[in-house]
Amino acid sequence: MNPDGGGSSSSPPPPSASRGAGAEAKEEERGGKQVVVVLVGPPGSGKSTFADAVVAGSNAGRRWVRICQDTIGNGKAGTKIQCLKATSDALKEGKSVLIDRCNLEREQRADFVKLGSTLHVDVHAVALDLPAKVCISRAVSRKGHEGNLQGGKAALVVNRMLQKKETPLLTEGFSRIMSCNDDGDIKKAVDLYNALGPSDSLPSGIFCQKSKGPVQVGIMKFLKKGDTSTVEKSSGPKITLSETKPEQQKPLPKHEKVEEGMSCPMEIEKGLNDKNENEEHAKECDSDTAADFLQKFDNITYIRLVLVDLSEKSRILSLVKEKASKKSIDCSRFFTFVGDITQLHTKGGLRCSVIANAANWRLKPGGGGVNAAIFSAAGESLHHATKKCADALRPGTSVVVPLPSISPLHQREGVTHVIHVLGPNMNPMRPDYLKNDYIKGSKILHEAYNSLFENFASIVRGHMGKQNEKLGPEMSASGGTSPNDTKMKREDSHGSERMKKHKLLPPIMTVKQQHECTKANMPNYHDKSITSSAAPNQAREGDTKKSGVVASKTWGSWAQALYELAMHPEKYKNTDSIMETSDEFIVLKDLYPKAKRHVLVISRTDGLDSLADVKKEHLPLLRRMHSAGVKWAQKFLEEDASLVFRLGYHSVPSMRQLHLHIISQDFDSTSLKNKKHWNSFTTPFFRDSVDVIEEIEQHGSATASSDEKILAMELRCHRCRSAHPNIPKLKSHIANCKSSFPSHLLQKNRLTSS
DNA sequence: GTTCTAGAAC
DNA sequence: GTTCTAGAAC
Repeated sequence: MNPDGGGSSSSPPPPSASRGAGAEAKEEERGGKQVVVVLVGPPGSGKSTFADAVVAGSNAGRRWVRICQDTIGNGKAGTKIQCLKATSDALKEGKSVLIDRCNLEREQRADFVKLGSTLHVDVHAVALDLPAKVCISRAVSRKGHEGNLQGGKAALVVNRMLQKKETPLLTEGFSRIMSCNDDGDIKKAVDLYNALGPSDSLPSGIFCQKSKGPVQVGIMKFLKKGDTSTVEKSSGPKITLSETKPEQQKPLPKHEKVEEGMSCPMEIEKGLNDKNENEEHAKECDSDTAADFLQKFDNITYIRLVLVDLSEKSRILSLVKEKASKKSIDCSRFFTFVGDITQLHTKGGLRCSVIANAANWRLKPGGGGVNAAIFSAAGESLHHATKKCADALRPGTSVVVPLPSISPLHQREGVTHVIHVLGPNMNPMRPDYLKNDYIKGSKILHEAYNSLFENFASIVRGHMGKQNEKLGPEMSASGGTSPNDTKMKREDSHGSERMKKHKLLPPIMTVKQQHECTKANMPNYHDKSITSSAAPNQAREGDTKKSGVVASKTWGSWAQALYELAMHPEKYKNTDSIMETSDEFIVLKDLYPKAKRHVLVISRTDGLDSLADVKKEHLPLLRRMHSAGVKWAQKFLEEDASLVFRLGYHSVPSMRQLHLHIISQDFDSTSLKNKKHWNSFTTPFFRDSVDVIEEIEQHGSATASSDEKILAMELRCHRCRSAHPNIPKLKSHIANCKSSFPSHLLQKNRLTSS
């Protein structure tokens, strides 16, 4: 029978090379290959159900026993020692064991791993990674729980536990790790173990179940699409770096969200990989540099690295994968992907905004492999854009090329930047030929990856070259980034109409409508009287001049209110909503404040609707808007010193006309009603003004904007990051949460307080 | 039965 | 952006 039970992985079981002859003999004595399955999951994740289902449903002759700490002491709560003893006894009787305890921390499961290894038995981890809110709500509402953990107490416990969760790693000693993200995954995993006969073994390695889940599937969802079932023809391995936008986020307890990712083709190390013994060097370079890189971005930005290869059989891919797991790199932040790097979105379901190209030294489109494929997929515009940035590359260096929005690769796959990178050159026909100096080759390879990651970092965080801590003068240009080129495709709020190809025409008000607005004294956010009768979303012909095609958003009729105010503040001077007016901006009390204090600094520049429109020329304006915001925050602090303010923009605003939010972090407001409200101020969807300014200084555009998918993320406290099942519960939590703010908010004056 | 969310309409 | 409401979740 197939021990993989028709599951999602097609990898054949590896030879049990790690086991000595003695172990095999012991197995024979016991009459099979036993296994210890360590379940990993918080209360409410369904560990007991899982274990019971495996025990009850075993249909292949394997004997299973569930060991549950809650019941081990004659039905009463027991100790870990008792569990270990029971495990040992069961194994000696020839049974396989399911450890039914939370085991969320490495230390908690270490003894079981050790026991397995002492007895020469494989130890698997099955992580039940359901969304926190699912676990919480199940744990809270269950009745008659064996450990009596239910009701309100359960929510607290689950939250506390999830903060400490450590993802199981192969380095801990597990031979196989499987993670399940929804009930479907769990069912599959149960089936897999049920079908496991006494002599069968499951393939070792990490198996992320990536099925489509209901809501918070996040990265796992699109990883699923990387399943080896859609493998294409191989032309050699490649690593690709790309900025990855997952379809949806699954917040992880510690380093929360992953948002920006980069994929790179393995061809960077082409020369080195010609010889098998040098694969070691290559994988070291990949995973070491990746690990360092990810560590730098831990907790700061949602970064992901994706290693791409056309072939599932790639030896490099599996070596890197293995190495990465040993390096304790979070498998959701650095993972391998089988597929075509030029079709990551359309074929692979990955949203990679940045891809790395294993270029040639002349940065020519030709050649073969991934370079030719990327140039061909990206069209002429990549060639032109590349020429603008650099003429040639030295081995070990890389260059960022913003991909013009007319490029098919930009339009179809959402790629905004290509980073050309040149690895070591082992080809005697080329300059800088290294002969057979593989040590030097590895060094250059390392440099190449460093350069690549640095450049990727600069795209994500706007850190080109040296970090500039203050809002000082402009930094030097970043390789000719044109803001228009970096605009992302977006859909309108109904998701029905693709974005227009041209810049939009601001609506023209009819005389009658102007009259109505004046009469009302304030533009009504949802009153269609403000809407132009002249089709507000029509394209303006003359605006296509320079870069031609510009992705832009269509604005609904209700989205015009701020524009109207900014253009004609004098009409609304009688209201007390406008707090300040200047030539450049107005300051307005938000009509539906989401906190005790919530004001908007609205730019008065016509045509500047959102961050996507902001270019270097707007920097002085942005700095002055920021200063005005700080000034108002300070004014509010004089009235209430307990407030804390954050200044920032929405990545994708709902209302047109660029506006900066100044919002107190109490979020104490009846107008804060839903998940979108909450997440728009407490996830990376909210772009701190200081970061936006820095990005534009260094990049010429706001590059790290997050997309609207993030607004559907689960609800987490903005201070302690605990998860909550719904808005009312979240609000009652934040009313009392006294935790300090996450560390990244405490830096760079992202928070303003007294 | 009540609470809460999410999608449509504006 | 908000409001409204069907229907899911409790």
